[in-house]
Amino acid sequence: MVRWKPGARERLQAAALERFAAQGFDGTTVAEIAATAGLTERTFFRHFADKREVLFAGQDEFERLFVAGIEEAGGDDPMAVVAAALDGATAFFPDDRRAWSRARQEVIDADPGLQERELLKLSKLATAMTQALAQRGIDPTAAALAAESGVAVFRVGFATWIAEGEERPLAGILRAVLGELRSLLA
Amino acid sequence: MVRWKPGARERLQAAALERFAAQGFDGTTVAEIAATAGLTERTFFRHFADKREVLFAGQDEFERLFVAGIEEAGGDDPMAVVAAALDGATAFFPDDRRAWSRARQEVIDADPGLQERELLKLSKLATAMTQALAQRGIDPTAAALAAESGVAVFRVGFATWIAEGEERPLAGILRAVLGELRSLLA
DNA sequence: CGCCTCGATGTCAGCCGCTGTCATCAGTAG
DNA sequence: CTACTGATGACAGCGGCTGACATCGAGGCG
Repeated sequence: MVRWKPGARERLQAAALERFAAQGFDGTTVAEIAATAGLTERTFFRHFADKREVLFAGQDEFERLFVAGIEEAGGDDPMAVVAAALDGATAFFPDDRRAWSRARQEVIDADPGLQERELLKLSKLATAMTQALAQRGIDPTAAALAAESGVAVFRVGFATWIAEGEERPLAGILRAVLGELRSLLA
Repeated sequence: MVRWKPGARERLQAAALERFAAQGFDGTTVAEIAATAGLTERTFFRHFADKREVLFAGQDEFERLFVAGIEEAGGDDPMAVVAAALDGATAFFPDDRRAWSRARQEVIDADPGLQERELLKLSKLATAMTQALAQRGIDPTAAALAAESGVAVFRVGFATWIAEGEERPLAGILRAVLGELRSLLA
């Protein structure tokens, strides 16, 4: 006989997304999420640093994917390296996660607090990419600009990917957006 | 005889920055800020939506300056319009505000919550710029990319402006950074 | 002058996010 | 059998934030 059902963390995440979608982020208390998952509020905070974080766990792995993409890419041109990293990171978003991503994004778009957290995560991503680029001997300012541009491309492309009616895979969209950015500044 | 001393809002802002610098953001309670300003906690929340916002009041005016710059600029090239807006917005940061900006930024850089708020403000700025560009008939995606790029240039340039030892005015720095971005993607 | 409305502030009660601390108890190692 | 581990529960408490109502100087108006 096990004392606790396994997968507490995953149950909390699922319960949270379901409640947020149904009642909104503000309209949901942590105690409620925990109860839905069969746990207590205190346990929620042992798994997630704060109420928002329950929607952002896993982002670290996504960041590592990006950095790995930069480290493995060849060549010296900053934007070419970033393009390769963008391409590699799309593995994190296969087409069958599109619906889930869309639902999650709807919750985030409905709450400024969640938007703040998302922006912080993207900012950290840009910082990590900047560092990875600098590690390759790229000039710091160029590295920062390339990283920020890469994140901007990802944001615009990701928004397109989860837009209603869109069916192209993320990788193709990102390549197209990057092309647009290039021609814009040519 | 006046019932209350005028300038409650400004007193709260000054008290907050001073306390944050001295004891950190987390180590300062709202009641403490209010008491320092000779007011009560409840009054603080009548002037600022939340504890963080006390450091970001005035950003709306900054945003209006940017949008006005876009509306007044001539020409059709998105990045040229953005460049003009960047130039106009530097009026918000004359050289004699550099020390104050530096102090404020130090407080922000020391607290993730404040960084989130700053990112949200910059994101709103990008959205406003995108709209203003679209209003001029610029393609939506191009407008979004130009706006995001403009904000990225501002961030990098602003960080340079308040860096120790830096003495060039913001306008010149921004022009240089924009030039770097252009050559990066050429 | 007296009255009245207005608006900034004070007071108080209360919810909720979040944390520290200690207890509980199945599983595991020895 | 015993000791230890580690996830969870229980509880108290602080601080951010809000709603509701009271207070009272300032300024308008008769």
